Amino acid sequence: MIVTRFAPSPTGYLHIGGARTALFNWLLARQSGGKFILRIEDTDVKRNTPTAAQQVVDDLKWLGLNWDEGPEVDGPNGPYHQSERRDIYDKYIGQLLDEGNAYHCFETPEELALIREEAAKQKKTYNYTRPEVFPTADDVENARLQGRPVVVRFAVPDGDIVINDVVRGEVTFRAGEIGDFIIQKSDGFPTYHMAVVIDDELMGVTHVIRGQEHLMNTPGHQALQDALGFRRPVYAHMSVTVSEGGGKLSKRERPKTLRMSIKGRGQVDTQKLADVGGITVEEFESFTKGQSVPDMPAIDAIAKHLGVKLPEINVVDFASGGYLPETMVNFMGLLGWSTSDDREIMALEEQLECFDLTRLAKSNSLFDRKKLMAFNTEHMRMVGSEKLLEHFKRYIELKKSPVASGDDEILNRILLACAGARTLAEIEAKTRFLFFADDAIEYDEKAVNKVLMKNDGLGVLAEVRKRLAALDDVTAEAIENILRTLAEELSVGLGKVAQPLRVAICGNTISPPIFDSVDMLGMNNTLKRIDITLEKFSK
RNA sequence: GGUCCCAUCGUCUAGUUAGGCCUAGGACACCGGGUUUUCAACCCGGCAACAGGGGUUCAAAUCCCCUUGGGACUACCA
Repeated sequence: MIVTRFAPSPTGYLHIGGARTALFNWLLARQSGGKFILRIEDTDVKRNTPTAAQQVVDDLKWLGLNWDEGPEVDGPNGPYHQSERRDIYDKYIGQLLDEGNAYHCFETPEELALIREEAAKQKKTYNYTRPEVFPTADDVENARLQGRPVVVRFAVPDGDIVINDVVRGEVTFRAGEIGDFIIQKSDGFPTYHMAVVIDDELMGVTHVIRGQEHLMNTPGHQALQDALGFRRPVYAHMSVTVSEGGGKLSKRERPKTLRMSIKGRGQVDTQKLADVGGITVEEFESFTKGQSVPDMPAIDAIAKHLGVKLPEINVVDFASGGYLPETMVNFMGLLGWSTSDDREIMALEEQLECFDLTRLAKSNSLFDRKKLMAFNTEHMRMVGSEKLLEHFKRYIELKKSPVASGDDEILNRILLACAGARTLAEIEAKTRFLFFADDAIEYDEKAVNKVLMKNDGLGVLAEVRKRLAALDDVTAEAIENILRTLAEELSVGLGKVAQPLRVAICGNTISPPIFDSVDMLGMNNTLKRIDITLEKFSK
């Protein structure tokens, strides 16, 4: 049976790169009736935030990637948080130590940095120099008493290491290229390398699909597996997703974008911006100098205040941008992977059918947001009215939109009237006027000038009002009839009568088809808004 | 700097493992036109690539080498 896993470190929201890794592992397990495990790699006490694991869980759920074992599910191989598996790691580290395959070291980070610098100067690969004789238990005790850090290193065996990768084929690492790496930190926690090898073995993981950034770690992992007598899972190192600016698509891009934007402005009100972000002025200044990065909510708040559009990187960014999970899963699945028959727009079931591990691409790919938009347009059409309503409700809830006060009936009418929209955000933006008070409409200056103040827009609007008021059977058809007739009588295009009306009811020139808009708003509110508009601009 | 990986339209990619079926296919973007009550959507048409240089071969996008370019890693992060 195929067993795969997704093993994020809970340092924040799930980002696109991680989500893609999760997707491929999920796909491989699901298509063969195998098992998909979610494991939280929280061995770095400093970096983990308490809420991050929950965010990752929520994001995976939103994408529809469910797991058979892991948080909230449980199973025979738990616990699924590495921080709760300390005794397991200790046992294996002890074993390596006993067998002479690992040894203690006491250098401080500063001393290590010095050695590293020296190696760089000599243009050589930096490796920790293994001592002739490993420290004894007494040495360890002494070091502790002196207050020196105590870590454990794995004694990497001599000789070339050849790894076999599904994507890259055979990759050879020359003897001596892999140095003795740390497997237990001075705080007693295992490093990633140790924990991942042990857990993959214990949880019966058969296939590991991960990012190319792990390729260089693999020989070390393999040596560890050999020393421990573990099985070797099948490895597939996927190409990296890069962003427009070049380099790996990273969550650091959001703070970076904001920082550049602030710098580009010259003078800014630091006090005000710090307040907006809920951080201190010192923290804010440290951020703009590039010395530190505040929490994500602070970044988001400041960006929103300044009107800076941050690049979408995290799964939640896309949810918040009005993209469908179906789109994300489809699109991410096509980053570094393709079908043999040019199929692109696919439902998840279809992806499941044709997924083939051997078709993973070797070269990096760029995340193209324009293409994502096109995919979303297609999926909005494809998902069906029931699913779309569900997604839309979740979206307006998430955005705390006034549209959220609408009931299913009106929401369904909205969705129908907005057929062809590219994102849920577009639908929300052009229907929120339906939920404003009649006198709370904000008029877009450009729209007013263009359609109301020119070509007797107000006069036409007054005439429209008269005719609408006389209507007793209010339907979209009847409204259409009136407007078309009027346009004909005036020998102008429909736009000349529709646009003033549109601006009157929603304040700008963007809305669902005008007949539907009036119908959904209701005749009373429509007439009221026309009156308010006429009053406001007829001077 | 060191180690490793990669290289087809602007972008995602098919074709490379088994060289001829490739005057290189699809999708997005872009450009032109159509439809139209706004924004979208939709329809039709068009532009556009084998990074460069050497080999091997009757034949190379496909195999080999070099150059160039891009990327990953280089932590007591994962």
